Amino acid sequence: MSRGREITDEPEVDDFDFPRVLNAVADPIRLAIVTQLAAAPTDVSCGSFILPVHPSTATHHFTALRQAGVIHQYYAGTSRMNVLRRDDLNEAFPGFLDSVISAVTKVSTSAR
Amino acid sequence: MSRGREITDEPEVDDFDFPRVLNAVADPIRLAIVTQLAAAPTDVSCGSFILPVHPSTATHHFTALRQAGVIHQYYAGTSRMNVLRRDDLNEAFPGFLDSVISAVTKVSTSAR
DNA sequence: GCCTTAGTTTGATAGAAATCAAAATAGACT
DNA sequence: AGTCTATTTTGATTTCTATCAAACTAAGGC
Repeated sequence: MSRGREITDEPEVDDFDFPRVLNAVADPIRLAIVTQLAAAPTDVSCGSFILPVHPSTATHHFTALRQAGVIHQYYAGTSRMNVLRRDDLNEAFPGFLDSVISAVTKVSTSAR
Repeated sequence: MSRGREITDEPEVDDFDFPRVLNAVADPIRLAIVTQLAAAPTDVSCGSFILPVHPSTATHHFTALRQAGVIHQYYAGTSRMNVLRRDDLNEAFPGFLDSVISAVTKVSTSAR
């Protein structure tokens, strides 16, 4: 019966909750996930992220991002792949994601 | 000597830290402060905000926003006035504040 | 000078969130 | 079938954060 590999807790665009999205992105680990995802040319597996936390902790952060609607996840074999929901976020909160990404990116770029 | 009424912990634009700003704005009470401040035609005293928390709790939230660089505060008699640092935020993180304000405002506007 | 108003400071408390470790699950490979 | 790899689940712990209450500070007005 239950295969347990379906992911069904991703909200639809109409149900996006801005405070929740804000909260999801505000955590440094999760912000790193978003940033690395935004910079990647392809979908990224959970294990491919460079994160300073235990895998089980990372899972919680991925869950927070997914349930807020920031990322989409799907299985590919034993790996769980991650995709930024750029279009959906832009539709719900125009300009927000872009400003966040550019704000984070700027730091490492302008050596000041 | 010490008058104790000077506010000296407001960061300069160059010292703005994006994760910190994000974190400051991510709290629902603080987001309400930012929203109400953005909508107000003039500077607003701490006591004029409509917040569901004790004044001493509000003080902590104002402090978090101020130290992150989101608001500027100054004394006017017994009142402490608040100002959104729109220009500074826009200089440091272009588009961020605007997208946040419009994202929050949209909710109450479009009755769906 | 005293009382009022506005807000802050200082504790103390409670609830939420992040963290890790260990065990469990599931597909891929041999 | 058995093993390896990738990730999740569960449980325990700890660290943060928000919160309120009470006492304190300072300016304004009488």
